[in-house]
Parts: sequence; structure tokens; C-alpha cells
Amino acid sequence: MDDEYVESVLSLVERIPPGRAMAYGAVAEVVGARLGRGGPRQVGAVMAAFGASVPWWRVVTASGRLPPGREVAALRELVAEGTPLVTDGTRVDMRHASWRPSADHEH
DNA sequence: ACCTTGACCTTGG
DNA sequence: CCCAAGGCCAAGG
Repeated sequence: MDDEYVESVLSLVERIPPGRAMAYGAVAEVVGARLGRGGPRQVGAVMAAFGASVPWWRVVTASGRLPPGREVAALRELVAEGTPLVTDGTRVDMRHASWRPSADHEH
């Protein structure tokens, strides 16, 4: 993974609005459409290494599971910004929270 | 080149 | 809801 890929992922994550979320796979699709490479696992790798500098808690699994090892911290942020959660309150309700960047404002 | 390892995803039982 | 299997992409040994 080069800097271009890392930057692409991080800048996208920064654009996810509070109260919304994106799955690793969704991030991979958007970035992949631009750079022609990378999958969900690459996004996960970027988040693991550099996620600290962005709102990492807004990136979850396709089923709404929180990042391994950071569940507590993530939940605190998610609740604070009113992100839709499933009934048990342990996962994000991706049906309502899922966000995708609007087509405009590409570079 | 082969195998293993991941903040993954989808499907099927 | 949990688990296993297969598919996935890239890095590292």
C-alpha cells in the first residue's frame, strides 16, 4: 500500500458525516473506482495503521460490527453523535446509517 | 512460486 | 445468532 492509497482512504473517511457510517467494503468500492485496486481487507489494513487520525469509528463491517478491540471507544462516539444502532445497541444499524459520498466533488 | 495472515464479504446450514 | 467455506486483495516470509 502506497501513500496514494492510504491518503485516498483517509480523505474519504474524513468525509463521512457524524451519525452515519460506511462499511470497509463500501470504502473499498469508492477508492477502488478511482485507483483501480484494493479491497475491504486493504481498507482494514489502512484503518488499523492510520485510522487514529480520522473518525475511524464511522467505518464498520457490512453487518454493523465495530472494529475489533475498539468496541467500547467506538460505541461511546457513535452514541454521542446519534448513530442508528440495532436493538441490542452493540452494532450499527447499517440499513439506516449507511452513507455514500454524492457523485459531485470528485477530483 | 508457495504459503500465511489480515479492523473483510456473502452465502448456506 | 453462530460457524464454516470460498472468494477476495496485498504484503511478507
